[in-house]
Amino acid sequence: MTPRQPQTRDALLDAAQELLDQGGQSAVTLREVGRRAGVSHNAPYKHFADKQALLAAVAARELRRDGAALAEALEREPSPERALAEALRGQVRQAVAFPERARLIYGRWTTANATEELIDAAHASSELMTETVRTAQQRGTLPEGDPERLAAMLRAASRGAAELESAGHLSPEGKGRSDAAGLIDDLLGYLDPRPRPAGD
Amino acid sequence: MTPRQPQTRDALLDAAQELLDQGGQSAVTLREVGRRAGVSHNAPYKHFADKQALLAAVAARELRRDGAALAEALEREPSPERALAEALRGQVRQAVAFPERARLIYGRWTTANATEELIDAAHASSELMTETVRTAQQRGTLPEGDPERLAAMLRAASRGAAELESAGHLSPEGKGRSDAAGLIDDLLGYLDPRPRPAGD
DNA sequence: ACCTGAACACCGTTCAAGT
DNA sequence: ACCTGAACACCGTTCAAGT
Repeated sequence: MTPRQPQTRDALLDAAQELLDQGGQSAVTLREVGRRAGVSHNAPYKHFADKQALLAAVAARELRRDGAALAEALEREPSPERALAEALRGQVRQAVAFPERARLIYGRWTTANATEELIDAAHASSELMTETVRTAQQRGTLPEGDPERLAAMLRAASRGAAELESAGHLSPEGKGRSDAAGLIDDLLGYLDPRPRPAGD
Repeated sequence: MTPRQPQTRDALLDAAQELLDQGGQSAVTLREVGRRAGVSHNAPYKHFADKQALLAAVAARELRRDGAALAEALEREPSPERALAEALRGQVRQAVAFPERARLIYGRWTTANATEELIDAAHASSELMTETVRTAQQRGTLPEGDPERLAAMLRAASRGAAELESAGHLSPEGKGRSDAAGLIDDLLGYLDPRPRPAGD
């Protein structure tokens, strides 16, 4: 596990992510992963305990990406509520663009695939989000209440909206034309006690 | 397909649902389904086009169950907002109790498994929900805005919350002790312009 | 109209063996 | 320390055949 020369390991990860994006978890076969990385169907076992561990590594990569996006938004945007909105919108956009990666991140982690790097990445991302919510509450742009719960609610809504859209359950034809990012904007609008500024 | 003697068909559906609940979609093997229904590993193909179609039939059953639950809540509860809260709470509870059924319902429907019965069940359930939201808006217990979008947002939040909880991503230990049903209660509380009645 | 049994091309995983 | 090839027990699906 975790060999010193990470060339093969990275190639395996890239191949796995590509297959995941194209056809979901069932399309990630260790045989095809090996084939694309230019090794035998069996080489992945020298870098990952099993298929679950390989997928967990892909998930951890993606989670760190999400966390970094929020951190970046916080530096770029002057107000925490705008940074939060920006980050949530970005998360939803990313989840709709790569739905299988999102399912991996938010799916069940068995003891088998809950590696330390995955748990750490999830914890860091969740902490930063809660902290941002707390700051926005202090500024009066989010309603009062436990910031951890409010952050969890926002994560749940974002995750659900992205999943509904990418599964095609958001009726794009009706007059209530809705996309996932729009639903999150609606939600933030309902939550902000102040009138929303026009134009975005 | 859809034979006149539904004994085997029902037995196959029951077996598939049981396997789904126990181990997810990958645990639903046609061979084991046949074994439990007392037929050959091949008999399912006389009742369903393929594995996807079998799972779609399980999903349709569950969707009709959800729709019926909302209809029942509407008859039992005097106010639409209470019926809505009741139905959402029930949906979340059901989704947490049987997470794999929920994933089936809200997952992607390929052209292969999007049978008419599945689409109809989804449409009916969604219509009833939108109608209930509209009524609550007229009574002033939900904020204004397109009822279809608001209904979609509530569905997204419920779905996301249930998924987060059943995947174990709702940190049950911290002080922000949150469960999916609680998050939905929080959300409805934020949305109701009136002060919430104490006690439930 | 429904079911069976053999067969095909795939899997994940294990193991002995190579460098 | 990393990789290969054969092998095992599974899959979904197809097909010819039975009643």
